[in-house]
Amino acid sequence: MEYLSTQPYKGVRDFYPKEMAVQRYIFDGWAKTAERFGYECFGASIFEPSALYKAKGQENEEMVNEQTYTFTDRGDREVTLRPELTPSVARMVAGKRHDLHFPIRWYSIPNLYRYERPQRGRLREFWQLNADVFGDNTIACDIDMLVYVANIFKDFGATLETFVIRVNDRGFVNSVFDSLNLTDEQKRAMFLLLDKKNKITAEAFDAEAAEIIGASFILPTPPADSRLAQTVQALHNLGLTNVIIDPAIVRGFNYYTGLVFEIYDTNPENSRALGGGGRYDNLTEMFGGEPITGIGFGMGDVSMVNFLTTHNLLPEALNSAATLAILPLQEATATEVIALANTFRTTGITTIVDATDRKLGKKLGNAGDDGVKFALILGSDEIASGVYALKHLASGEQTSGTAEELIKKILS
RNA sequence: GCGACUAUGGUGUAACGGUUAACACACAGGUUUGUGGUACCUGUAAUUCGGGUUCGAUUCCCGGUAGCCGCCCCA
Repeated sequence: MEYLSTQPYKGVRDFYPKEMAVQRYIFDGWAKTAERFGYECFGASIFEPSALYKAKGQENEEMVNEQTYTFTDRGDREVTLRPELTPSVARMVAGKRHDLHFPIRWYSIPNLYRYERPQRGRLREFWQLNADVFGDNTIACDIDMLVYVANIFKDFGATLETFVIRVNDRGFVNSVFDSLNLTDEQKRAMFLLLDKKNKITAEAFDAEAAEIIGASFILPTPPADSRLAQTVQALHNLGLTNVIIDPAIVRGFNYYTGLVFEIYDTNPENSRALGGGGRYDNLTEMFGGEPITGIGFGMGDVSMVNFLTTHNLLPEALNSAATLAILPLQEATATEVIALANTFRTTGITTIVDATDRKLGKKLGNAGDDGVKFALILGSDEIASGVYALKHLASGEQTSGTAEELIKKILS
């Protein structure tokens, strides 16, 4: 017969315990910082009606058709595996708008699906930290969001030299375009051009800009009393000197209307943005009702792993190995073995049993290699006397005592 | 969707248009059936798939697939 491949599906990852430990470390870190800043955890299904993503015009429709996993279910419903969380959040907030006390702060760590060509920092299934504040459009809220973002990195041990937060104000850029009397078409082209400004030469930028607006283009610096300048000043006052204004940050042409920002690794090896977000006027527009303002942010797990690895910020001892391995000899009955294991487990000590008939030496070796701290060899002598030998696998030192004495030793 | 590069045991590598595809690590077993991570022995296990050229292809050519990188896009 023809055997199946052990490869995972294109663009997705298997998480063996070793990788899972890394992922959990990152998710735990994300959750801790979010909750310290007052964000509440929420969740939603990966299934959404395709209409949720197509709602806003032609471009979105094309995006859904070309870059999402979309199918028709048995009830003839068109379903899309969520490519982002924001529409789901907006749906949830709009659905409970009269039950919620604004401003609300929510976070989630969803898995998202995009039908794209995999490359560094981008896969077909990935996880993303999402954090939003709804119903608060103050400058303090903007500043707090960026302080929060910076603290996510600081909490992983990153210094301000390792990452930079580039900020801009789409409202400001829009007002500049308005003062030039640009058409919507020209604005869109200019936003696209700004978005790739950092990737092309200044000459190429000038040439393309001139082609779009029919005149040379100079983007003015936001005045000192502008909201953006004040935001950056406040962040500098708060010690976040790695926040800089960058006219090229526009986040595509989407729902953002005010502050927009992206986080970048200062190491050029990771050129893709680590995350980004911005302020929107009315995310719940498509659901009707009063506008709800807010600010949101997202960052992916793939680029986060790259960042932490590049800057050597992943703890070495990230393993989920048990603390104690009980290695019974053949004369020990299953009941005796498991009863003893449970004695240790009830005190919170992670305990495994290796009752296979492989050689004792192998079992000790494997336990040590796997990072298990202690081994207890269980034979008839021990069962009869109630006194056990406990081996510390890293040092090879062996002590003996009753279960109670050994529990104390392990826990100390 | 477009382009570059790559594809040999589980992993990392080697080799050749021609006999049985080599080595290391890992894994399993043994030397040692109650004490490991050293040593020695043994074992499992590979040329991505399809087509072409050829007496003969793992090697050369074309295509698929996959990986990786870049472009597009990145909601």
